[in-house]
Amino acid sequence: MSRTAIATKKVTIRDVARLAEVSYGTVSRYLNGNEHVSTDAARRIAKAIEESHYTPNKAARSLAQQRTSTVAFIVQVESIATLLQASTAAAMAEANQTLGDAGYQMVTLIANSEDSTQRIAQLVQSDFADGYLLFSLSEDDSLINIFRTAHRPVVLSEASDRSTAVSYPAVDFANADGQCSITRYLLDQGKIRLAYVCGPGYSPSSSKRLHGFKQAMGAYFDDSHVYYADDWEIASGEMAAVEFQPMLHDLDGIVCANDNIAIGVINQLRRFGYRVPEDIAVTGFDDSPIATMMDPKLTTVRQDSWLHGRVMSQLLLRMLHGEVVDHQTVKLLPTEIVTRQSA
Amino acid sequence: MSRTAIATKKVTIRDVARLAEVSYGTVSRYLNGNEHVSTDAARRIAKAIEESHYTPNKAARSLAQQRTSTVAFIVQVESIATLLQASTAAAMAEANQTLGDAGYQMVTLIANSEDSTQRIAQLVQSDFADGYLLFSLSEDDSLINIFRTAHRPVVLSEASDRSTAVSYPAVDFANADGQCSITRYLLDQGKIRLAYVCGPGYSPSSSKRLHGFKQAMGAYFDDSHVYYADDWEIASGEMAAVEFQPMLHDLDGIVCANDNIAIGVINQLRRFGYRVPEDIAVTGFDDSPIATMMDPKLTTVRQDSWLHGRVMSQLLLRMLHGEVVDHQTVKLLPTEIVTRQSA
DNA sequence: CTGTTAGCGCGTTCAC
DNA sequence: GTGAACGCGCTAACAG
Repeated sequence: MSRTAIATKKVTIRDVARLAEVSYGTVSRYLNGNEHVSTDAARRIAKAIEESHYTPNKAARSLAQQRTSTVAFIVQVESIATLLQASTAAAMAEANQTLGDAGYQMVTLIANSEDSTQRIAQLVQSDFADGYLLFSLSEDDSLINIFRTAHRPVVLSEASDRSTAVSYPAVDFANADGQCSITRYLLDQGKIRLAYVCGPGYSPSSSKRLHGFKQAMGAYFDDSHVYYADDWEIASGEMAAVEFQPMLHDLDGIVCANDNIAIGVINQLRRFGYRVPEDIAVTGFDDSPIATMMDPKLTTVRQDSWLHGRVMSQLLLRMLHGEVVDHQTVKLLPTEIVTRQSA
Repeated sequence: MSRTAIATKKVTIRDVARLAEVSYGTVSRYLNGNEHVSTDAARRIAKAIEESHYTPNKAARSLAQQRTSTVAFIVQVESIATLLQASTAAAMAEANQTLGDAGYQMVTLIANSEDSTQRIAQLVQSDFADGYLLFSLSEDDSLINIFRTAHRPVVLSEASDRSTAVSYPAVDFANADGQCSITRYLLDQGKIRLAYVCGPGYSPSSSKRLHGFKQAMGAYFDDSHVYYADDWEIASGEMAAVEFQPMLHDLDGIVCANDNIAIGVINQLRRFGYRVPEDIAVTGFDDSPIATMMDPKLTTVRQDSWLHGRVMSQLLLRMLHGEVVDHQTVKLLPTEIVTRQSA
């Protein structure tokens, strides 16, 4: 009972004022770094805060200054399992970190159903966050429109190719460049008879990567050598290899839209009796953790997902600080080819 | 300009009241499901809300009713990379989902430094969330104490072995049971000369798993056959195998504290020329995604991380609904041994 | 059943 | 430099 007054009730700004013998208006000024506070008062207030263990109430502060110090990270995925992918998790973690260091809390919202999308739209309308990070793996427009009425900054995780009514600044990887580079890497080795396994059609990244491949192939490009997968998973890679079977003996390599697909392709190729990379070279995209766990280790295009999350939030932070950023702004993050064993 | 009144200014509850021709107190009652609203008024209010696109302001509501409809998921990790682990990511995703369905937003807080821990403590004091999920992979007490003054429900992700001053309900896996079972599985095959690779000492799960191993081994347990790793990573498994090298030819199997370590052990064993499982059987723990990607596929103890996140949040939700839960409550989630190729 | 009113805790003019 | 008062948008308790 001799402990420092077991504060059973909430201590408010008034309590602090009383303790410091000033009006609570002064305390408020002190808290918000206003110039007009005598050093003497400041000292007393600091002491009072210390003693009373005062912490400003977040809701009240939000209400008064119309800011929440919260940023929403909205992930749009078909399956919630996507959140386990290293690229998503890394971007989320780093965004969280960056925003946290800047004094913002990050709330993660998952849009994977009608219901959840509806809930999120409601939330956005209720002004519960100061800004939004839209991490979308599909190009579904339903979500992008909920920000129209909330006049708050938004940053997208992918550059949209088609021009929608509304647009926001985006941070994306140089997908085309990456795929182009790794294709050239194969070509330079004389492996010119190449096939391509494309990612799902709904994904912008998917088409950009295909575009990079086309670019590198130039006149050699042959659409009959492209398999269009329905998703980014291993199984799709296996199906692709099956599809390619008739022409396999005429192929020098297979360029894949991502690592998972590449793994599937390699697995199936092996079952068909082909050696990788001796008979057929295979490349991936992402440089996900499994790329180095495979045998052979994957030659792939590396993209830094941590960087993705960081740059997205840095851009958002600048907007939150009042900087005006053109809606059309697109920051392209570099990719890098990592040569290992599979090609 | 003929559009439905381009609402440039925030529409408040008063606007709705005016439109519906009732006092805003009535609108508030309507919004909060209060009985005492005539069906006629209700209809008019509903219409007004519809037309005005009204959405209650979250901060104001939080301030008035002293609830935020927010839950904080606090992850305590040494390295932020831990967030990439499937078990962590899955628990987070499922908790998010479960809480979201119940109308709560989940904000993720990462405690990985002095600074961040300090920030989080501040936040908790500022009453910014209604409840807390503490997902801790270490048994650092610094965080557990920040909830003392915030009189809000807390659920832990691990049962603490040592009795701390404060304690909260916890949801954990039957770690000991799992490791005990899989060890018995080996013993039953006549593989009785077993070594153990233990996880890092700071982790309760780590010691619980070791305990399960001891339990199964009974009198056969020999501490010189235990390697104590510093972390949960692949490299530690490799080091363990190196350490065990002199006794390898006398071993039937190696039980590992988790999948990563098991993979490291297998890799190193191969380099030494041992076949798995023919010469030496190896088991993991977690059943992480890589367990099936390895060759040989890992025989391991499966734990459902999604379930972990779900049960934790369900428990928290019940507490948020007013149910009183004993601080000492520990819900143990079942584990299951999955036999594949490595043992 | 409904209108009125007093807070919730804090920011922000204003005079002084 | 400082205090008083009002407002943020909404809830809840109280009359009526």
